[in-house]
Amino acid sequence: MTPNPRQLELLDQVRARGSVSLEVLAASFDVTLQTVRRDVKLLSNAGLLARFHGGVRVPGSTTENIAYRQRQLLNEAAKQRIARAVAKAVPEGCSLIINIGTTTEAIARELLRHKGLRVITNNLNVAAILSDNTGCEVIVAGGVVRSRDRGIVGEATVDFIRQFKVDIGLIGISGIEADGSLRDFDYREVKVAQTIIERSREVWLAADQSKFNRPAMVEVAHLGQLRMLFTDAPPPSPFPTLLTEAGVTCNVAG
Amino acid sequence: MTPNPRQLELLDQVRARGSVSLEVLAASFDVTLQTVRRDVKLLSNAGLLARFHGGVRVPGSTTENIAYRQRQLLNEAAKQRIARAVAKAVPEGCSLIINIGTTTEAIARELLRHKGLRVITNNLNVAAILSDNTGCEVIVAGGVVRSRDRGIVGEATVDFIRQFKVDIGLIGISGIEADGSLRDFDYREVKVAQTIIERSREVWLAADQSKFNRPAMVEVAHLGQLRMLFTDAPPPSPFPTLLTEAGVTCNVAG
DNA sequence: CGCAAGATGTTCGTTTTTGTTCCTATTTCG
DNA sequence: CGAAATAGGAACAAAAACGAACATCTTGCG
Repeated sequence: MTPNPRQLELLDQVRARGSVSLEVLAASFDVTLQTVRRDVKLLSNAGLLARFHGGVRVPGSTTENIAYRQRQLLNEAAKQRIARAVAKAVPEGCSLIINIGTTTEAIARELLRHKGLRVITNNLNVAAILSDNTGCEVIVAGGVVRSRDRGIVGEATVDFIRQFKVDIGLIGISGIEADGSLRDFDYREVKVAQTIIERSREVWLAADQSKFNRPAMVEVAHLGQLRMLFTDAPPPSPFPTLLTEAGVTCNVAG
Repeated sequence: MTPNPRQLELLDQVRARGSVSLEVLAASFDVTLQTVRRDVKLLSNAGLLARFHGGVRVPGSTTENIAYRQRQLLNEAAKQRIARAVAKAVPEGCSLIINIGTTTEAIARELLRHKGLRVITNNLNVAAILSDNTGCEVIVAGGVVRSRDRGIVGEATVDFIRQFKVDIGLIGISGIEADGSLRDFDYREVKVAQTIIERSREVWLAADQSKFNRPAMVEVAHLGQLRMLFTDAPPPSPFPTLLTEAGVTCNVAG
């Protein structure tokens, strides 16, 4: 099929808005509904759009989203094993800073039974999860909420965290490179992570195996600044050597 | 099955809140209960939702929170009506402070389609809800999280909010007494509410009818400090007179 | 110019969705 | 347990959307 310019524009509009009614499309191109129907029929037959009564939307959305959620769940098994190991190592009654990341959220869930914790976090999800633990004082850092993952970032967040000094800093990370550098994507998040490291008496990193050798833009810290590393499979070379040299205890959950 | 956008949105709402009453869903889409029932039947047959008498919830996860959530559902229809009226009155692109309360959470949900808002809040739930609106900058106040309702309170919170000055302060309240005083239970929350009022060019109160003549310990403010009052039924005597004297516009949603 | 092909507009009967009404089922209290 | 209140569902009517058939317009070409 060879779509005409109007049909291409139609595709754009649908993709931009997720879903559009035929009426709106007809008005927007100043053609009749029947014409839009014909376009839409072509495009949906070609699998480029999905129809519903009254309009069209981008194809897939229902079943795909579910698949995505389930895929997320699959990987969660490893995260949960790591989280369990971390939670087991966290003593009752200590103070923590927990930063952004799905692994740290899993850790929060595992900490629900701990008593007497004081937790500072820049992760809205972690705060929400741990607020259900009445034996736990949760302090959320102020700042701008990032919609992607409900992390709180920015200058105000850094300032807020600087007020504290805690026993353990629990951080997640986007990638660990072979030179031992810990890296992340978002500059503002990195600033926060560095502040957390600075304000923690010891730093623990939670990272599943996919993080090793995964490149990321901004350097957060170096393996040497860690006290412990929690992961779900033995790290590939050259990490075992690096970890030993840096004096990092590696805890493989499995 | 080919779900239409309303059904997809319905799924989102249920997933966002865990469970929702059919009444609320009907109001939120402005369709009849029968239509919602038909949608819900489809979605639950497809295994995407689970039904219970009066509403729906996400499939799978059982027990626990349900009792609590269902209790929350009771008054929710009125709250949603109020929330809609408030959202309608909030212009796009303005700045807001939103404080603690289930009514303010309902308002946040109704603001999901607004564009260009800047919202500061000391309510973790409001922050989480509005963080889904990519056209909205959400700033969460730092401080101690209260487990009861995920509100953020305390001295740090007050200091944080004091940095800002916004167009509209949206507050909820525990009780309005016959002398025109707005009252609440938690002293620390009152401090925050007062700061919000102080840092807002105008203050709107959202309060369902049960709040009139309901006593509460700590005085937050006085009717005279309000610009608008949103409620779900005409206030009982002597409030109409008080409101007129104070120059407060009363918006009865229904 | 005349004509054919393709695209678009019009009309109208059919299908789908939604609202309404009324009755049945479930829950809640006394 | 039984009655009142609330929720659910079937049946029908109204409204909205669909698509086929045909009319009209545009465009390209001999």
